Amino acid sequence: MSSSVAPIPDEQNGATPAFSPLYQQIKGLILQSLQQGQWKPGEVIPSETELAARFRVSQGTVRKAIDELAAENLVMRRQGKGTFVATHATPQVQYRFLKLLPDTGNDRIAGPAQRRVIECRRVRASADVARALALRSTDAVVQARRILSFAGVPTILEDIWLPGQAFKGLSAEQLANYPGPTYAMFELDFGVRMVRAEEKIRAVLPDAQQAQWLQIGAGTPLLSVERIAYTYNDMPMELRRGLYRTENHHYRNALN
Amino acid sequence: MSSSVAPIPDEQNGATPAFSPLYQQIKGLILQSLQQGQWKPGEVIPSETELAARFRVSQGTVRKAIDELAAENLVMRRQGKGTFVATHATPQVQYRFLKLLPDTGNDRIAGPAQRRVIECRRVRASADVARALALRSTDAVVQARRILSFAGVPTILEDIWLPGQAFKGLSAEQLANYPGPTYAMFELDFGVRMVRAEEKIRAVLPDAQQAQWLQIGAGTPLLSVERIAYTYNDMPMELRRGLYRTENHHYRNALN
DNA sequence: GAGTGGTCTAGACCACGCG
DNA sequence: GCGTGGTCTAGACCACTCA
Repeated sequence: MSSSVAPIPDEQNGATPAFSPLYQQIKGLILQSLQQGQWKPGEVIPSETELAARFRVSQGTVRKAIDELAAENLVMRRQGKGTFVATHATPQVQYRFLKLLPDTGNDRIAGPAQRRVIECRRVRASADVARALALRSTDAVVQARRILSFAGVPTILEDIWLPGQAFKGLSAEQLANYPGPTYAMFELDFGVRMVRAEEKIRAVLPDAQQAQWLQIGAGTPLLSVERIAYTYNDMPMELRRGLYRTENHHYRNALN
Repeated sequence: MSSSVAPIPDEQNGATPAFSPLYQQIKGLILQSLQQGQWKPGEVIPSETELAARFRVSQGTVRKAIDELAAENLVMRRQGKGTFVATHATPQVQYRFLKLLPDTGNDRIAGPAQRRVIECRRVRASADVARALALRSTDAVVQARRILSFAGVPTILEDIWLPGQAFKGLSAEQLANYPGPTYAMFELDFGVRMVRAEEKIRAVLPDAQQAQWLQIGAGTPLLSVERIAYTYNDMPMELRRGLYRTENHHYRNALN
């Protein structure tokens, strides 16, 4: 079928313009719908046959597009039911960005912790925060600081910066008491879905205040984890600086 | 086609035995050939059509099998040339298990470091080493310790344990002077290909000796990185304990 | 131009979930 | 029993590599 999916002519192009396979174009279109919130996190997207008809391509082509989206965790397939927009609320992938695990315990997550929010306010972005979030230095950001405790032991101290624009009205209450992953709360209350993240990890010593918050000695080494989380389109939407106690936990990473 | 790929009957099975799709079986067969070293790292494997004929399935089915192997980095496809057994010697994926990067510098690797081997000898496996490598406590292991320096600065101190059986004759000289990734040397000289790895990361303080080797003060926090590397079949083949200086480097991790 | 992987199609049938 | 994703096939054509 010589189809015609809007943007790229795809055939008879004078200048060999990089050549984008059909399924990539379809993927782009689906991605667009996801970005625009046409289908919300947790909802089904149209079936493969439906999409194939809509885009006037074969089901196999749509399939390959969705395969890639699934591989990137943007979408989840469930046989017999349909394909769903991925969400951090899904039990199986809750806290998938949290790599800190207890040393003991077969596996599975440090999970829902006790959260104590120390502060949460609107401020102007400092230079480095602005750079990380691709904002101007004068833009407003929400800055929060909280402590996560596991089994009563304060284990993570983290500072969070979010673009003020998208997170108007975020409260300490939400950060502390939302039942479930914070990223799920972001999806539900602000329509912001974190899609991937990058972390830079270092070993550091706490300053006096940090040591107090984490109830440790000044000489206790900590993991410093700086995370930038991205929404669709590689847009940075969160900067997070965490200090992790690792006497009884470790950061687990799988290399493939 | 009602094909017959050796092991699983695949059809008319009385007891609904988990059901393994054809392409998974094909994948298993290819995997077996890889394990047995029928095709060596860096070599081409037979073409898709050739494999399809050999296994009496369609090319699409072979394709899907190889797709998965490629996704797991066991194999590398190159259009127009063929499909190649992955190797740590490939420039683009060299040092892909080394996640420590310099803070400055656009990206790219800490790369080929200066390596100084402090020791390399055969010993009996201690209890924890034996457990990590799935050996008996009495089995021989090769134990090595070395320092990696970047731009003259000693940055990584690492202890390595390898099953004595598979690594008979490994010398300090090889560990120090092999031009290229150590894992490439393992492939070439011992026929052992590391396929994936898991790391547990903590923040620690060095003891006196470690501080001396890394030329740092006793209070300098370090990243402790414990890695278990696996060959085919999830067989653990290396235990590595690294201490990373992170004043000017960081451990980078991508979360998807 | 021959050979390899990459894309695309159309159609058949299977496994799963649910009413 | 129907609709969904999952598997499998066969065949056509495209893009890349190399002799």
